[in-house]
Amino acid sequence: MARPNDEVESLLREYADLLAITGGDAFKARAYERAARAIAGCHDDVSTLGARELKAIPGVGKSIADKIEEYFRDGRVAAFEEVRARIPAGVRQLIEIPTLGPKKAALLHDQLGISSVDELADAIKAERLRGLKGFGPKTEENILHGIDLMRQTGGRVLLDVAMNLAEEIVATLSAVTGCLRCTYAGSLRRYRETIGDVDILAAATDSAPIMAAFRNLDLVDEVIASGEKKTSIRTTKGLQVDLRVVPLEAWGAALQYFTGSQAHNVRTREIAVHAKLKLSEYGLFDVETGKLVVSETEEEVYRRLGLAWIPPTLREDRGEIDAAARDQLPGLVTERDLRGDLHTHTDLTDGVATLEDMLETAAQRGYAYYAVTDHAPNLVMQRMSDEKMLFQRARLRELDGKYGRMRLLHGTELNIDADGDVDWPPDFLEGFDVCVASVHSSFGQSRRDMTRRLVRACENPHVNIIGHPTTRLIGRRDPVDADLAEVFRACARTGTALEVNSLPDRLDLRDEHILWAKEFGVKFAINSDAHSTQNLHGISYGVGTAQRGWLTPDDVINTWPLTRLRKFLLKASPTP
DNA sequence: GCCGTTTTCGGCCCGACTGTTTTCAGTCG
Repeated sequence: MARPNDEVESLLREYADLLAITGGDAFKARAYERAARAIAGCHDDVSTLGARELKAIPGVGKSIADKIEEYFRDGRVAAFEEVRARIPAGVRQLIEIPTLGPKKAALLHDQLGISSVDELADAIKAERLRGLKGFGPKTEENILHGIDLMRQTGGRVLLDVAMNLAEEIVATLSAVTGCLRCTYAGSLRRYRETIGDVDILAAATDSAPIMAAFRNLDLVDEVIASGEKKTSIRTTKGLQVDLRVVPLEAWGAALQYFTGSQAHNVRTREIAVHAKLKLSEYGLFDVETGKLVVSETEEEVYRRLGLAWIPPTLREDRGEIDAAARDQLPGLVTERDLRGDLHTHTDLTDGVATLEDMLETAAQRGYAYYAVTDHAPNLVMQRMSDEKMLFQRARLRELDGKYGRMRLLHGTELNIDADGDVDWPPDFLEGFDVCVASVHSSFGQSRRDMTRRLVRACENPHVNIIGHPTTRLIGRRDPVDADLAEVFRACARTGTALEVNSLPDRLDLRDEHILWAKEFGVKFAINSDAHSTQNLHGISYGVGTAQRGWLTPDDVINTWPLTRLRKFLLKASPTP
């Protein structure tokens, strides 16, 4: 919904990248990045702000405020256009490749005229990089691996990008006269971690006005196909969106059909066939008579197939159909079940919002408790100190009780070092209500070392939650190599929870690993890892991921009442 | 380009890691 802010954010980021590539003042590039982050995390719509309000945003001064105003006035910023004209867009894409930064990208462009990822891949294969200063065989290998990682996600986008787009489209189409219902379906409704294209479903007697509104959306770059029942467009950012309009009577069947997954649909249609029925997007039909049996709601469709209604996040053919047939589907954890958030940051470290702003937003979410867990000193760039941490704790204790019923917990996000040790000695750790511990360095350790490292962290009596356990970044960094079964066993044994991190580029643990860990009796914490107030709402992505891992409220420690949670945090005895 | 309980100038997140180098540049968190 904060689209103008997102536009400005991406514009400022682009300019920062281009400055870095042109090799100008590194601090200037960093200033633009900082401003971009602050604007993304700003809750006001920047397109409505005047110069004075813009400059009140930390990191935004006169120059950037002017450029933002210029952008909303003219639709462009002259200074940005000038740099864009010099650096092809493809060169900027090069720095998206992990291990390839602005300096190397500039060199590749200047020396070899390379201006796209494809050209770079070709150049490496043609051995054109040989002899280029600073490029050896290992660098070539790293770049190729990086390109490979990028291509694995292909044209897919992260969950939040697709969700924001879909919600905007659904809101617009829902307002069209004659639109009886509208929602998103497909992999987005299933909360898959990346989305290839967005599926929107609407119900109406006359589809024409909805189709027209869809084709005329500002974000449409190209109409790929347009008919009475279906229209496909490509957005200006290259994402394909399909809209299907169905009669209201077919809503349930269509929603079931377009939510998928393919494997799930194949199974459900097989069940239909065995019952002499036919399931399509228009309904469930009797094969012999051709008559419609049911179609109005998903519940009816599933029921008629002898199945309980299956939550979309389970529809991956991972046993949900058998469970539904036996009426043994898990009571999945929902966002409403969450009583608190146990991993959040403030501007004391790398968050962009103040402690008070974060608490205010958290309280509005109706939480019963909330932990502030800023970074610990070993992540040197965060410049944490004992004094700062203790000062924050004192402030937090002061504020406790001032946000309705929400109780405040003081925590930290520790760094698990290469040996499995963490930042502070036991007597200092003792003072925290909750400690998250995460890997932030030495990602490339051997399987044996990494396993030992994580297990040692679990064995630390003060470590309550392993943060983003595999440390992957979707499309950017592989998960660490560890014997996860060994880690899960250690978690269960020591009463250490595994995090389901909700940041859309992490979603870590991921669905399959959650399912697996659950078998060991591990408990989980669904956390936002929020660095801004908006991020706090992004916990929905973690909930979706947890659902895909079949988690129930009992599996998730931050659905528990505070007294039960506190007992768990003491690590006095193994998992209750 | 931003910012100021030392400041309107001179700092700015700083250290580890990697690969390419024989002393360092680039990238990352």
